[in-house]
Amino acid sequence: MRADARRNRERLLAAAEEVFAELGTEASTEEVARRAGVGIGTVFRHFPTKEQLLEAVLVARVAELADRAEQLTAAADPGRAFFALLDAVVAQARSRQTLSEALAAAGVDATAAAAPAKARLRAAAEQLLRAAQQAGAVRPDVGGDELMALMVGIARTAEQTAHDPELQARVSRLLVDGLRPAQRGSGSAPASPR
Amino acid sequence: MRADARRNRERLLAAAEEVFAELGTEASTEEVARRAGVGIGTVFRHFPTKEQLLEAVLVARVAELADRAEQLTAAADPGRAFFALLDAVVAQARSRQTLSEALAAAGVDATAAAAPAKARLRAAAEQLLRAAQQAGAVRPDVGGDELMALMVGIARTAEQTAHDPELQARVSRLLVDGLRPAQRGSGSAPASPR
Amino acid sequence: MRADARRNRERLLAAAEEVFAELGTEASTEEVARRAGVGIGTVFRHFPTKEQLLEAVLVARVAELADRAEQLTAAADPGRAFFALLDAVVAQARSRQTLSEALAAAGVDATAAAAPAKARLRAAAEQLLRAAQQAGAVRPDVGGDELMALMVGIARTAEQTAHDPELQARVSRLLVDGLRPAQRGSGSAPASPR
Amino acid sequence: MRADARRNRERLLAAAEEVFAELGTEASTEEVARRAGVGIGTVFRHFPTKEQLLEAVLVARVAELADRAEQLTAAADPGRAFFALLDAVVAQARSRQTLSEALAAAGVDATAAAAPAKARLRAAAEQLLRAAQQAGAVRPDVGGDELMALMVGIARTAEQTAHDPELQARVSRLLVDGLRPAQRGSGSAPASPR
DNA sequence: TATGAATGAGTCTTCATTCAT
DNA sequence: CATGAATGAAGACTCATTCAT
Repeated sequence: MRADARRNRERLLAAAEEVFAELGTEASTEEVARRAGVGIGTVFRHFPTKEQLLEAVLVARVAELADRAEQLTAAADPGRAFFALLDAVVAQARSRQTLSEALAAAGVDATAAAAPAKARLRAAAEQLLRAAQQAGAVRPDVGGDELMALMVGIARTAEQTAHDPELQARVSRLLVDGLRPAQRGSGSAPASPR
Repeated sequence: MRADARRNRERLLAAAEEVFAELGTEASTEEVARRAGVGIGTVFRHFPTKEQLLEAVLVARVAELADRAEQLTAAADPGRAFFALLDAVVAQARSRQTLSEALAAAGVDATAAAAPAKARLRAAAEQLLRAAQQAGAVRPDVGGDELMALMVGIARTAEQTAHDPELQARVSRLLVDGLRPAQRGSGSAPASPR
Repeated sequence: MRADARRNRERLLAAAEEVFAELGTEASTEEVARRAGVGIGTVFRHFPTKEQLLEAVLVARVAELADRAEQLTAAADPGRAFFALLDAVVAQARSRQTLSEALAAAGVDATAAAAPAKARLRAAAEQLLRAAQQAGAVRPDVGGDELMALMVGIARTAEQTAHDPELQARVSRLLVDGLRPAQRGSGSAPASPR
Repeated sequence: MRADARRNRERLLAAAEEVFAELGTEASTEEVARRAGVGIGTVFRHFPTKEQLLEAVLVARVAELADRAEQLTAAADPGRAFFALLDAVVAQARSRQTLSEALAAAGVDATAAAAPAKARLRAAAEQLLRAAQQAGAVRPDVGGDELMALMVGIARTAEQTAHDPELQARVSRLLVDGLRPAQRGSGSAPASPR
């Protein structure tokens, strides 16, 4: 029976993510139940409050990103690794509109539920940041707080431009370029060698 | 009585802005009425739909920014003028959380009502951008589309960090620095001389 | 100034009739004002209550019919005159959907305002009825009460079939035929020589 | 739980019929809920729209009449059977003021929901009509369209005179007498031997 | 444990009526 | 007298949450 329950939980989470991404946070709980193929009662058994359901979705988002960050921690090129994390942020935002809300929750809100995932993400991200800075790939005057806030900004902006991938890429590059050291050689060429 | 009506309209707009900033877009029309000190019927006389009320608020926001941009158009130093516009975006976002929604509406939505204000903002912003680029203060590979999207991103991020002005300033600088030309002399110093 | 006021009253009455016929009794007073080209306040100055406005419209309807009935009183052929009144009922119902409500009000309700018009209509109609009965054109076992109720029924039914004039004519004839004497000669032909 | 739901649906339908008959079609949904002893939400769960609730009531009315008509189809005396149907119309109208609106809906509107009941009523009524005509009890120059329209007229008129059963009976007889053949024997006696 | 019917507070919106100009 | 802005009660409808089955 536990297996059944767990499967329902997964289905609900997936459905909720889909629904909230599609219809926004104001979508009804009933719609989530329908999409998950369960009764309304089941939703409330698993997530006693709509808020808790939303929270669970957002936590899942952040956790994915934390996974990715921890994974990148083992990469060879620190600069590449760091910017790959930012790419992941953009990529997630592209597909799911709930990401920025998730990140916002992780960065600002002190929701108990989000805390662990947030902590993991922050730890790994800071590690990537420091390594990249030591390698000279990122400005030295950037700290963890800025990084977290920046990730939110990047995600929000990426969502905003989700309709035009070309534009999205250009804008994301601009935002990210602010992190690079002022000076990367010579020329007057723009600063995105990637 | 026209005077009375106009005053009420102003009051309503102000109250609506305040309420939506404070409680989000989902705040009730009744709350707006209460805050404005008028009956519910008065709100609907002036703005026949909640959507139209919201629209009016957002348009006002964008219009303010457009005013500022047009004003900056006459400034002496093109680089300074351009970045001053971005400062204005941050400043607005600091005080009112509805700005980014307003900008999003202006940049993406094709709301008829927002169109004129949006057009003004874009025209002035592009003029500032081009001048700044010619003066070598901004990367040449940035266009109007990116600029509009970026303004949304800056506003969103600024809102996110509204609780910590220090952090907000640092993050905003990072975002903005992505717009500067890669190269401004020598040193390895970070790129925000301001 | 009195002339002005009277003209406004006429315009309002005309507009109200039009509006109520078109949109039903639930149409808003504001719509009536708009159609009459006056302010809302003016409507309420002339008719302190929506109910009174409606009443006035209905009374006007009944009064017209009473006029017609009184006029027919002077006709040569009593049978013809009587059935001409019923024709007038159908004709009115054809053009204005408010008639049956008006007649209903006149027949059943004891609205003070409707009383005089109702009384006139009834007096004239009964006179026509008695004359027609004496001429052998109408069943003798029909009284004023039945006649008034029947007029309502005819009007209601006529409204119901307003979309199909052909059908309306046939049904009206059926209803009216019930009033003719059972037997007027021989044949098995139906009883509508008209 | 299905049992519970069904019982509530019945209660709602009954309450709605009562309420609409008493207070008219403009009665509030809330009143229906109160009368049925359920919460407002329950009304809207069963009938997602006020219109649908009304429709359901009207359909039920027409269906009852259709039942009666079909039942009469098996009667021995065709004339008696036919006029018994008209009696049923009057009887229903006596107790419930919503009947005529129901019949109107069935006769004129093309509401999808009412269609089946309407079709049944019309089929049975026409069968009764034809049989009565063949038996010489009803004028031959009457068709289904007139019959349906006439039923509406009868119902409307019956409602109008609901306050005075005596008068109602007399008026109904008049209306119905229009359907009898012109010639039913001899005398100058009025034509309602029943 | 899953289900979905029931609940009712809360939302937007309409409209008759009042009243300051 | 006319105007039309203001008012607020009332109505249809939604939705998170509870609970009987």
